[in-house]
Amino acid sequence: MPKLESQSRGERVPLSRERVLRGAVAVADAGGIGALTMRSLAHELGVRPMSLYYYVAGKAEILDGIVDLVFSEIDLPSPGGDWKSQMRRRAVSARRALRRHPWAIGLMESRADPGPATLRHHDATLGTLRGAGFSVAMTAHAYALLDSYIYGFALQEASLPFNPETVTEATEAIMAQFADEYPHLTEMATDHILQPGYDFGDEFEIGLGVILDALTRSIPGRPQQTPLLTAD
Amino acid sequence: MPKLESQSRGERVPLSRERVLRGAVAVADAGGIGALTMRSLAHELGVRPMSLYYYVAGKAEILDGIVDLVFSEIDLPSPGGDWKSQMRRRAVSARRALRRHPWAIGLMESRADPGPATLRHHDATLGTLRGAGFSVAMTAHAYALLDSYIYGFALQEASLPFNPETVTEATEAIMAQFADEYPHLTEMATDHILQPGYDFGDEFEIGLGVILDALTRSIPGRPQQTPLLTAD
DNA sequence: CACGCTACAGTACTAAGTACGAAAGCGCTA
DNA sequence: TAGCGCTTTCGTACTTAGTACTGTAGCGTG
Repeated sequence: MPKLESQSRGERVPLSRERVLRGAVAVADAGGIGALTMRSLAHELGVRPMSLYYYVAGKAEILDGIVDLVFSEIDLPSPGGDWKSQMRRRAVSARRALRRHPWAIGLMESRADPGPATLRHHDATLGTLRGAGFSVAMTAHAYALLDSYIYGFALQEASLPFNPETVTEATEAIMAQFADEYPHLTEMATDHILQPGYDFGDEFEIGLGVILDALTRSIPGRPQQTPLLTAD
Repeated sequence: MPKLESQSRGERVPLSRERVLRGAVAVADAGGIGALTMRSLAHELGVRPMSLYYYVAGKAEILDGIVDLVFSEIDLPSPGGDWKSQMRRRAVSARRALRRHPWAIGLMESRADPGPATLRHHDATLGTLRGAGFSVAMTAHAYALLDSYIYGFALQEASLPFNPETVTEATEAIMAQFADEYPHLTEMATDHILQPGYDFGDEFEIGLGVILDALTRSIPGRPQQTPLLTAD
């Protein structure tokens, strides 16, 4: 049980909402969201379970809080710069945050009320797109598209059993059995995914580039090729 | 408590793995994944909790099973047809399934082992893309991009508090307070999202169109504009 | 020195997953 | 018909988790 001992020695840091939430993130990172219980969190912080309730109303508030903490780790785009590189930076940063904290992805579905970091993040992103000349409607389209891609990619990455090393041997044997039933899955696995240099994570920037380039076509004032998105 | 009484009258349908899983989907659809407990499921099926364990090893197996059930509701693309319309149909169908069963989105992250419907689905999709002339690498790129978009969109749709009606009044008041702190969020809300005809769900086909068009550019044999994806 | 506020903790209740083993139903044969 | 054994269902009880309610230690202030 190599649980992280957050505090070093004698002088006990007093509890705080901050420490509770950061502790919760640490526990979830270490053992998944299932390992985050009021008891395990209390133990992590060196206190008894009921002490947590002085700082948070209940577990639900902790879940809301740590989702917002994850959002706070994402680089905010700045409205000044080139929108494309700003969006790329934001996307890469968001995906990294969600890879560090995969449990956050599933939480976002169930948690309804956004925290301040979440709101700030959305506001900065919208502001960057609007500032770049996207109409309100186009901004909505672009944002929905980008965030769908980011979250969806993170979701897939989290569910994929592909630790580049772990799986290679295990999967190969299993795949052999299904070769005739799932020929294309088998082809993809043996000819591509199980190849030496393959890393699913590399797909992220590829797809992101496709999306950003496609969005470029729809921005006003840039007479590109056929506009894929007609402002409605 | 208008719980569905699955069986009508006297003759009791015997339990089965099938009935257990379908009952689990019904409970989760009705009350969210949190409402799905071995006890609530047993009640739904008119049996005692421990009876379920004759058909499934535990709750984890139920969760795996219902995720696979959701996959089975998605239209399989057929390798014969036009890849673009096949992919569109699959995507629309998948998003519908995930909107019917929003709890499934978060589950996919934690459930590692895919069921037969899931595998069949992936195989058919890969087959359709390969059959349309995509290289193995391009197929991987396209699939990652499409599925990321689909799952991510479903995830956002599930977490959005936007029931077109419910929110309008409630949000407007709250938004007013944050107007200066989150100006762009406010603009988006008041000028777009809260407008009469707005439905976030409509964004799906827009983004899907962008992605499919962008992918078109990268298919061999179609000398389109600048290839956004270079086969690697 | 007592009052009272802040911070933390103990006890205990409820809900949920499920191990273990018993019992009920049922078809079959002797 | 009685008995056997397999299939299916269930009762009891143990464990873990969230948390309501209450208690108490520490400490600053009048």
